[in-house]
Amino acid sequence: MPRDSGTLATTDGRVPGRRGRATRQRLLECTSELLTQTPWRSIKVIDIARQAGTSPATFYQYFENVEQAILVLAEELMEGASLLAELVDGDWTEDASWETASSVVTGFMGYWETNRSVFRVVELATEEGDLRFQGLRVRALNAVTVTLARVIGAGGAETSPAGTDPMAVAGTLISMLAHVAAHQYGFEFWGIRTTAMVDTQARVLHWAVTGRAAAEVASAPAVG
Amino acid sequence: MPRDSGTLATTDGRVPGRRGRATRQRLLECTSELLTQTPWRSIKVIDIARQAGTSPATFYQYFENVEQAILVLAEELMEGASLLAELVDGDWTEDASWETASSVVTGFMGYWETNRSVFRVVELATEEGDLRFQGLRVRALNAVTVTLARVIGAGGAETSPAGTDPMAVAGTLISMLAHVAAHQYGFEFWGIRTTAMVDTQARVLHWAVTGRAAAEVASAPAVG
Amino acid sequence: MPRDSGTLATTDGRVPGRRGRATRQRLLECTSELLTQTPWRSIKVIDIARQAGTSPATFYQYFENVEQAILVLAEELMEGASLLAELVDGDWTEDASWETASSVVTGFMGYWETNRSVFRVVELATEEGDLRFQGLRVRALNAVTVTLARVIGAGGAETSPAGTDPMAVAGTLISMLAHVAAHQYGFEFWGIRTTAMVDTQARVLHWAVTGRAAAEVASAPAVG
Amino acid sequence: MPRDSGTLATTDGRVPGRRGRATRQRLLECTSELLTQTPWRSIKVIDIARQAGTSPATFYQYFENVEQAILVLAEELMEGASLLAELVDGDWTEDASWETASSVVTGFMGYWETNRSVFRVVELATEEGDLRFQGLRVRALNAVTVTLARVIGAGGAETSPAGTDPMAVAGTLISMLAHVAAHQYGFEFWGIRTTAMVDTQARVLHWAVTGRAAAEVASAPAVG
DNA sequence: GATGAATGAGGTTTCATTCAT
DNA sequence: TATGAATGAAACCTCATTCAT
Repeated sequence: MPRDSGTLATTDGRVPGRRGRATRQRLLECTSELLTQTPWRSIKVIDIARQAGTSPATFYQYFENVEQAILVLAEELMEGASLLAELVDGDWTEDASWETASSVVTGFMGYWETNRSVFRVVELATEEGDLRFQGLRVRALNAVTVTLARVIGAGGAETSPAGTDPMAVAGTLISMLAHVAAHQYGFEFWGIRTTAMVDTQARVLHWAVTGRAAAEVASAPAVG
Repeated sequence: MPRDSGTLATTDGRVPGRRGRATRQRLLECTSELLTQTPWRSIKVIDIARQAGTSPATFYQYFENVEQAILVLAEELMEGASLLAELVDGDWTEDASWETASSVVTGFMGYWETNRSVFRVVELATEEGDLRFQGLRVRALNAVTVTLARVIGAGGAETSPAGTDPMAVAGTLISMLAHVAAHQYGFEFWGIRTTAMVDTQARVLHWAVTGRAAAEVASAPAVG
Repeated sequence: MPRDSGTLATTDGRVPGRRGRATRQRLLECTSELLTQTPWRSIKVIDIARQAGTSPATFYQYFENVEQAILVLAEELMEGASLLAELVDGDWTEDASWETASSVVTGFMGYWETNRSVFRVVELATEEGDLRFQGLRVRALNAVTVTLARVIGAGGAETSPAGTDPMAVAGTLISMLAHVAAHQYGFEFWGIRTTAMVDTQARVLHWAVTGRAAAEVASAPAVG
Repeated sequence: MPRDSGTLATTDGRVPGRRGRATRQRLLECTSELLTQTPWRSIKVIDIARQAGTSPATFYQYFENVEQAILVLAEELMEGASLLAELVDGDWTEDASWETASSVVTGFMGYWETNRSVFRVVELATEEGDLRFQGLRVRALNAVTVTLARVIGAGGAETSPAGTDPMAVAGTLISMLAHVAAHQYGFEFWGIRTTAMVDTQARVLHWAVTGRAAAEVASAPAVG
């Protein structure tokens, strides 16, 4: 039972016309913008309305509350996560494996970078136990994780040197990717170069998937 | 391990006596408890006071606001993080390396498990850009990360197979450990057994530090 | 004489319509009324709202706080003070001088009488160092004082028998007028008849401006 | 039934010893000091206590509330006002009259200058209708006013050129003196020199009492 | 469709005031 | 005497939310 993300409808059930849709869109954009500036929980209906140059009453014509508006944003965003699964589902044969590992890492970081603010909300809400957001997160990461587990299970090495249970290995790797991506700026602030982080993650991923250290692969840079 | 970090003082500058300290303590405990049940941002002074069987006025005698009370909790907690650094600074020679890797992972997960609620707040506040919490987090994780980087740099392998920059490798590994620890229940919910997660992380860590796959080490369990 | 000085606007920047203006007006009137009954500092938003049959929330839609509402009242009032300047700028030739002096005094007392409560606030706030109110007071009294100084300087006598500096003389006289007007009831309470106070002030004023004792003027009542 | 201003006693009826009296005194001084900095109505028990380095509880051992403490200060101050009456009761014969008028004016301004802050409270409270303070004010100004009326009635001129009723004339003059003294700084701010204000007031006073313009008196400075 | 207006509800704070030590 | 502590009470202020236009 999907929350009407696709089927637009005003709160009182009517189907909005062109002007209405534009207003709704404007409200969503302002919500997204506020999200980049303020902690989620402190975004008020009034703020969104003001930013959009409307009144709170108008907001309530399209959304039940702030949370629901954010949920719409998150939903749109999560659809984009399938892209990550595709990257993982790439070519892991010897010639291409390093390339693939690298592009997975880069893909993760880029994806997070683009959708940082909304993603942050999803993370937080999930950790706080909000079920609707949790659902979103699982749905999004599920595709990548499962794909990665399959790749590991059926992939190059008989078994991953990182462990027996492909799902556990996949979960661990995705955790690494997600956490680093989320804290990207933290590391820069710490003096570590982003490229070094990318390199390291790619090596770990590559090793865990193929069982070969990157150094043994022609296409990869030598260590040191 | 007494709760008072440094010199206690009431909001209006007095030095609290025994009774006052007890009240303060009670308030802290109730705050901590509420933290496990409710999203941080929605904890109200009134809630804490009610839970502690006092009035808001009393709360304000000891803390400026909810945030500050939580900060006190977080501070205490962060001091305990030095324990993790000690674990990392263990014996990585061939005979003991697997054991060490395992205990680091277990340590991380246990530490998080014990202080889940407060730690969650620190994470969230940090991501939302709260500088005071960010400071705490950096301080706490700094010790482990630096130690791990040193171990990697001077450790078994000439260079880690996971990369050139020891800090980047350490940062990546700590990210993995922190994220998995934080999402522990998420994985269980996903049907992955905790032991499998521990095993996988230990393997990755062990390989990155020593350059040896765990399988090659006598003390480690065989893969599969 | 409409109450809206300048362009009205609600606290959140909207331009109020008819209904809104009416509400605002009602709030102002109630504020004014309370002012006659209670010391300024103890007027609470809740009081005004209650009196106006609204909720505090509504009050805050039109004013930032009680002080600001009073400031609006004061501003309107101060504009009326220009009337006093006109009285002072009357005919001081021998035939009319006594009449003019009398009407200035009467004007002062009447003006104060009409706006006693608001004016009291202005006085108090000014003495307490509130700059906004001080500004109002200076602006209001400035017109009369300057006008009086000009009349004295260019007037009947070469120099006022009350002193060399016309501004100082004017300031002194205005002080007298303002203070007596403000303490009107105090004198009655003391057993002095108001007419006697008016008479005395007119005589002093007349003498200081024209240099002639009122007794020497045909139009004035004889002393005793 | 005088409020125990002379007879010291703690709130609970006991007679304070040396230490107690010192504390009480300290509290009074701090109250006085705060009076010069803050609007009366916003002085809190807590402020006084803090300033005096004590706790609110201690304050309540000596005073029932802030108002009462201020009342004590005012009472002490009012006693000093009898000095003004003495000045008025000086020598008004031709040789000394100018001197006397001048010293009355100077005396007024000096007295106000010294006790500005407390006096301000008395004024305000009186205007706000506070009966206890009103009583103080009347008591204080009564002596000067009555004395001045007597001097006018029995003095040099048969009748004052300023009017028939000596009390009305006296009231008017005292009003002038009080208001100018209270607003002293206002005039300076306005660019008028204090000496000019003194001069003008002395001339008016002199004329009203003696019926002679100051210029006709040998001891006075010529106009211009 | 949009939005002026109004407001119930609720948390935040601040004090005055009181005890018991 | 002095003062740590506690707290009732009251005002403040801010929103979410709802209507009627």
